[in-house]
Amino acid sequence: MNQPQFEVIKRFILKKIEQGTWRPGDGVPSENALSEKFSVSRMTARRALSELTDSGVLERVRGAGTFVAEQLPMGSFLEIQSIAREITARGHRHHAEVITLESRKIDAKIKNLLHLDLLHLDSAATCAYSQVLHFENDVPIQLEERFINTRLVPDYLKQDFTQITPSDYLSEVTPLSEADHWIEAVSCPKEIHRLLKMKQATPCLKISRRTFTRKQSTKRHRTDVVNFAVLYHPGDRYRLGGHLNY
Amino acid sequence: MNQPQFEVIKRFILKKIEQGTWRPGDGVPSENALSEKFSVSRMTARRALSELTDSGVLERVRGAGTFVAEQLPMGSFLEIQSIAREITARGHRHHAEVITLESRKIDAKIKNLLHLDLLHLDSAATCAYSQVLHFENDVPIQLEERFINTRLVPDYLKQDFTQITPSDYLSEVTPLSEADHWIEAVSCPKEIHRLLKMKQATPCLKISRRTFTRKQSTKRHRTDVVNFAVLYHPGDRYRLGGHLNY
DNA sequence: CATCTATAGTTGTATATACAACTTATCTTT
DNA sequence: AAAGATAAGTTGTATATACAACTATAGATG
Repeated sequence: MNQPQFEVIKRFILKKIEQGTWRPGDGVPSENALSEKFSVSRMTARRALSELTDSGVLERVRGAGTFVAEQLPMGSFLEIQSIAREITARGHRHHAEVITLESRKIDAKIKNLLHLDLLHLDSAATCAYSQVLHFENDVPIQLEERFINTRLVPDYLKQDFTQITPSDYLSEVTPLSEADHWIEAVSCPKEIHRLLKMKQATPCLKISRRTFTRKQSTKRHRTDVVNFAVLYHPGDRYRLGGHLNY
Repeated sequence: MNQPQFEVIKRFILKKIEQGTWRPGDGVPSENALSEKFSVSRMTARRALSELTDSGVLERVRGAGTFVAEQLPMGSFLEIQSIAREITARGHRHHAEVITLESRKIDAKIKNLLHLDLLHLDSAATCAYSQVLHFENDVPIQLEERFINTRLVPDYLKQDFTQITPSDYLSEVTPLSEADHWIEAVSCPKEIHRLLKMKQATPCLKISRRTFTRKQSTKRHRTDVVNFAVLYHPGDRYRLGGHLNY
């Protein structure tokens, strides 16, 4: 019986919703009503309502009241994390090989993705480029291709990516960031087929991701692209998994 | 200048972390220290620290202090949502065709995925089965295959899924749930190729998802599987996109 | 009838206080 | 030196209070 009071109130509310007694759009008791019902202070009742609001179960309108959220999301979240962490979390062995690590001229497409066309019009624009192959128990599982904004990460080409993954290095150098990614099924180029030791015509799971720095300014939400990554996985050896509790 | 005090403190802390002044693992000022520095009550300073903890930026240890979180996640989240919502959000037209809607015997594989082998040993086990084809501007974009636990959703077969999507119907019937999903790149069966009007040998993005009800019990986390869904998308016409701010 | 006005109710922010639970370092005792 | 007790500091929970900001309703006014 050593549960905090606000947890008791949260469970009470969740139960009503799960039972269908309170349906989406319905109003739930106000802070004052709950504080009286449970004989707690208003701040304690408030905490229960606030936490359920943060987790998306309730919605609050100042002056009006608190309501059961409309779309208890059928859509769900999938976490995309570092391949090294993913492999070691499965209890397997991870190692990486560096295929390419060089400075490169960038074409129009990459230029656009890195947002370099907007501000910095240096005609001889280059970026750092890396190709790293990741193994799970000596089986190739991911080919990682990255285009890095060298203005923001000048020392990228000096790293040894058999010791630290590019992902981990970047998260060290640029602590807080924002991301943007998309997933496709493609039949990938022959070179990648070869590196991943894939059978001919096997589909390929392709994850593309851009990472931004977050420079907070008072007015606008200005961001700079740090890197653009493309991850290729053999369709018969890899799947992207996730789990979430609402 | 009408920002709440706790927001000012949050920005102050985030700035220190973004500048690298406070690095992962470092301690940040205590509630008392902050309340003195900003001339606010301890509860107000506490709110700033608590909200940053909730969002994963800080970690708190009772009795010890508050620290900058270790892994500011390089892994990120991808939202998977209803195809209908996704299409209308793009400003396009969505409609659906029901290919199959029937009761089916279930084989061992599905039985296992629906957790029906554990408790309910009725030998003639059946489930509801549906195949619905979704169109974006009259182009087929997703084939949705579902296996439904009829014990939990008895009226599934009576619905008209050209009017309401199975996803929306299920979220109405089972308000709060838990999900579990994985994504693969496959070359899919001929029948699905045909329905999606795909060119031969085009890769296919396959999303599998199980949805559970959450029956809260005091001791164990008991769940029942409501449905198992498999979503097929033509690799050259569909990509799964997401965005998240940390 | 339409419009404006007051009012009660609700959420948002903030303070001051109290005690409980836990950690860490210091001091005391053995 | 090792073990145990003490104290100071920190986070967690909870109360009581106050005022601000906003909503919706009922009532008064034109």
